[in-house]
Amino acid sequence: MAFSIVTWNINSVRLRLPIVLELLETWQPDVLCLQEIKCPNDQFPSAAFKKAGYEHLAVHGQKGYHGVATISRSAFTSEPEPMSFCDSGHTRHIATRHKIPGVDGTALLHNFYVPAGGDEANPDINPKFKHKLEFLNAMLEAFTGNLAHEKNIVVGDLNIAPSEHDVWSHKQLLKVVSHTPIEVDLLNKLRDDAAFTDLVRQHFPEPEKLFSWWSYRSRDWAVSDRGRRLDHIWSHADIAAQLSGVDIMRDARGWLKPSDHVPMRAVFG
DNA sequence: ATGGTGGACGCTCCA
Repeated sequence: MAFSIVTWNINSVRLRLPIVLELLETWQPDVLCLQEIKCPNDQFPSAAFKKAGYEHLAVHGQKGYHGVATISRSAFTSEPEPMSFCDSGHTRHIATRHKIPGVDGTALLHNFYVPAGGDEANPDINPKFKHKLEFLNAMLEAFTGNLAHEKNIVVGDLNIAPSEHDVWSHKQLLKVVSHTPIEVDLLNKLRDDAAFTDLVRQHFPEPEKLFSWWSYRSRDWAVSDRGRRLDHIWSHADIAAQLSGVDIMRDARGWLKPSDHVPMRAVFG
């Protein structure tokens, strides 16, 4: 009895509702985690998701920017949990609790939209990059502190491509925010200190190139293939032991009116 | 070295 979780930065859930419903039809995941829904809670298209069989919704949105939502076919095993990660009022996180077949107890599923960080990789002159580092440090503190006893799953747009095999050109992106050593080191420290397994790399080991995002600002994304792996699925070891598959839906980048990110799923059991 | 595109919002910000 498999259980699957999908994560997708949708870049406006209202504009792209048709392709989200298409994805649900194709993959029929148990849980879908969306980032950049770009709408307040009361404008989230809840009715369409309920009609599609996803009756349990945890929406944390705001007007115009950011926003995350986790939707599920089965009930959460407790109320969705709001937490603050130094996000200065931004809606960048929601946690929901789930029973996963084969895993003792419950899993706490964290849906994240980490700040992109602006253009300049210097926290002294760029407040957006400073915010990104503070957000990651708050995640480090939480997952090595009060959340350390939980069976955590972290999914979402972490806005960092950590490995040289997670970008089209390591050398050309070393000074580009998303792949600079300061943020990569911090993300790797978070993963290691909090004992997370990178499930996507567990399934597709290095040195295979993996991308989940391609910029809108290129003539032909598929030909130039200048992608980055900005989206991630991590978990506690007990949950990683149940992983049976990972898929990255690269084709979705070529759909009509696509998001610049593609959906990614982990299957357990 | 530069600028390229896209979404929300409302005379501009963010990615």
